[in-house]
Amino acid sequence: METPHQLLKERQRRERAELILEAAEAVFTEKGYHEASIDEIALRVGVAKGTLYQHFASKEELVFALFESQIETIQQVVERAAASDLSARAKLEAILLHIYQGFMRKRTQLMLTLYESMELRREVLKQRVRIREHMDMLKESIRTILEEGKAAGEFEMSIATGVMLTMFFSLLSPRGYEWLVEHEGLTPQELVAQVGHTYFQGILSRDNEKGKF
Amino acid sequence: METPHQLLKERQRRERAELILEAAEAVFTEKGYHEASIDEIALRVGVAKGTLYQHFASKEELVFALFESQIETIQQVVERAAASDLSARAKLEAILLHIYQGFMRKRTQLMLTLYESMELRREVLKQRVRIREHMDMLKESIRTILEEGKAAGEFEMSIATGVMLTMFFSLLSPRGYEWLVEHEGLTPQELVAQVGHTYFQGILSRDNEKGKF
Amino acid sequence: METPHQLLKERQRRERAELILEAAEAVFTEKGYHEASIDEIALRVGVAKGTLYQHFASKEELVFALFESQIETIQQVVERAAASDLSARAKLEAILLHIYQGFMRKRTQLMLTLYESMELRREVLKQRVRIREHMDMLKESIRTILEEGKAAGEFEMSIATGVMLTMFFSLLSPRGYEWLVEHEGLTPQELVAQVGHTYFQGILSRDNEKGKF
Amino acid sequence: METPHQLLKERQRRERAELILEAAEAVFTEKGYHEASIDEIALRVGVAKGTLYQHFASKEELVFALFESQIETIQQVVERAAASDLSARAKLEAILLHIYQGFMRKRTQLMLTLYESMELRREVLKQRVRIREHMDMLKESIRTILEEGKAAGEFEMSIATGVMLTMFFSLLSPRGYEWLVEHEGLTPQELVAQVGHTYFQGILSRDNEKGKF
DNA sequence: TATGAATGAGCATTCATTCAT
DNA sequence: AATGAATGAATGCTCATTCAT
Repeated sequence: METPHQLLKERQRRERAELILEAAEAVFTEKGYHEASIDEIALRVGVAKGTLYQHFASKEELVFALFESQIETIQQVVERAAASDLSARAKLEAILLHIYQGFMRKRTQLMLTLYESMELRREVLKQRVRIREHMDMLKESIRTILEEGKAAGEFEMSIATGVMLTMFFSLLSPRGYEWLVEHEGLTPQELVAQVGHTYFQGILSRDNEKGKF
Repeated sequence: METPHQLLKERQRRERAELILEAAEAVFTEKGYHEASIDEIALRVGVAKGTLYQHFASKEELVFALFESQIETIQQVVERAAASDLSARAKLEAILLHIYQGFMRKRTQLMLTLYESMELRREVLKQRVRIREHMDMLKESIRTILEEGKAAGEFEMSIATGVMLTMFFSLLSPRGYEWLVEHEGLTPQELVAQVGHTYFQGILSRDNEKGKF
Repeated sequence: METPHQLLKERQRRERAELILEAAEAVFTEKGYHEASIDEIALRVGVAKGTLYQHFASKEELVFALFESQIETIQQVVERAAASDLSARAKLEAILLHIYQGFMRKRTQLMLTLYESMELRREVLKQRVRIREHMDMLKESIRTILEEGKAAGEFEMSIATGVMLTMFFSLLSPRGYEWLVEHEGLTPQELVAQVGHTYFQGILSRDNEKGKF
Repeated sequence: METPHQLLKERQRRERAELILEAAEAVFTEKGYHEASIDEIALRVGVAKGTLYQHFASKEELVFALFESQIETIQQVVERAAASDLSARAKLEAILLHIYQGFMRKRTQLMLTLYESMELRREVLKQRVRIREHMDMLKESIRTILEEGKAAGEFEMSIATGVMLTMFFSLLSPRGYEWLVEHEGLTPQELVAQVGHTYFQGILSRDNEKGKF
């Protein structure tokens, strides 16, 4: 019946969920998964615990939602890069640059922390189909870029794509890079230049070795 | 007087402690820091909780002991490599190879997980002087290898040693490599060859670029 | 808005807290601080342990609450006596009478027991400002009565007020008096009369009153 | 057979027990009953826990032994006073003086603390026949002094001996007196003089001595 | 007889989740 | 829908006591 009213309700609902996620992200960032408490998250949003539970069925669910939104963001970045007509290397560098910049650096760091904490790992995550699908798609997108690079003679054929992929993901983890940016005064751009140099001068095929870098 | 008797006692004590550490390692590996319970560790060793507490004053202490032993092992590997007369690159590859092999891979993975969990990170770890010292020494050993490599014209001067160091540590974290070994059937040797290639073809100075690989 | 509803909630909350305090008082009386268990207190109130902790943050806090309520009660008695226009002696006797009567006797006994147990004594109590203030005020009120008594020529100047005060407090502790009431069939009134006589005039018979002391 | 050898053994045994009691007393004094640990007591004596348990069957037993020895000491003081040909008042003052002096003050304080702590109270103590007998004898000795004082016209007949007795015991508890000695610089002698005056003659000034009571 | 490692019941406290209002 | 009081399972840790050596 009251479609407009229902729409309003629905929008409010989503906004509420969004607020909760933001607070959750903040608290998880500050405290980590186990030290974070539902009480504090609810307190920060300014709603009662019960309300929070009407949006997210459990503490874990909160993390999953955070994961999903984060992965979606990264995926957009990756897809935009993949769709561009840059070289494979330039695509990957564009992705790196995005991840290393301020806001994303924090969020990526958080995801890693959460991933390590929770029983998320192993069993749990496997059963979250949506998240697995997202992650698989992400992996595939990058794998595709890498293989296109190989096909184009840009990357070294003798290195397994799996190795390239894994190493690229390890570059995405801003674990130590965080520290480099803060303590050695490197800008994200310089960081990407140097990290990228290390990664790409390595995987470039020999034909490209004396290349433009 | 009773030295032989005391020695026996002391040895038994150490063996017991070792058993506890092994069980703790297993449980922490399976469950992570927070989900692991002292009860289960004790159960698995086959001793009462009180006994466990006579060897390790707290759950945290258990982790510290695990850390220390692990770091000491790695440090030995690193020092042996550093003391050899190999090239800087060969030294680092030797280290990588050690870490990627079976047992160490598991343990290294565990350390990372524990490190992420626990309030270990921030304050706590800072006060564990022994562990900090070990970690600092470890870092310095590798930094030295890297700088010797630079001085010898082996590595690219224009990449900050800090970046090289951070990237090398990220190579040590067998996060995804685990998966490569298990699912893509790579041997550790192949893995090191390919990962190493990626890392070193990057940091090799241009003079060495067409090198022997 | 919903003030009446909130008020109801608030009243229920206080009633619950009151019930918990009563149960705690009973259990502490029967078992003493250390032997009393939170489990038993909760069981007796008929609530879950968690509920109890929502009202009192710790076992100690329970004791503090008990202390405070008891001290407040005594303080009211003391202030009422101090404000009267009775003689100093009559004021003190009025206080004694209150303390020796049934309910207060039990409670005072409990407070002493709790005070002796717990690390309450040393450091802990010092930091409970509210309780210290109450205790100091109590002491001052009685000291004032004693000094007014001295000034009015009612009490012996040559006895330090501190000694008088300490002895008066030792009279308040119904340690042995409990027993006298129960086993020798003295009424509180008779007890106060005799204790008061001892305190105020000494146990010397009147014939000896001007005696050799 | 080896009587001299057995005697030696026996003497050593007693000395050992004495050392343990001394350590126990020290630890209980510092920490109170519950905070004191058998481990620490054994550590201080320099024997193993097992040895300690060969002398005293339990922590409680340790307290009972301490109690007994303390009561015996007091009883000797009381009996010596009772046997003297002093006036009843002088006998009681002699007892007070003993208790208030240094060493005894500490020990008496300890006994009170232990008495309050333990489940000693109520049931437990009732079943320790030896201790009860000692305490009853002690009580009787003082009761006898008080009644002799009454019979000799020294003390007021109208005050129940039970009240006198209880008040006298409350004087023995050096609870607050401790504080007076330490913070108001009273010597034990002055303290006894003033407390005794209060007990024996009341705090009424001499002008009021024949007063309205 | 002395030892001290092992024991394990006991306990305070936390916190995600539920549900009556 | 929102609330937040109630819940209670879970867990790290202590310490008096025992007992094999």
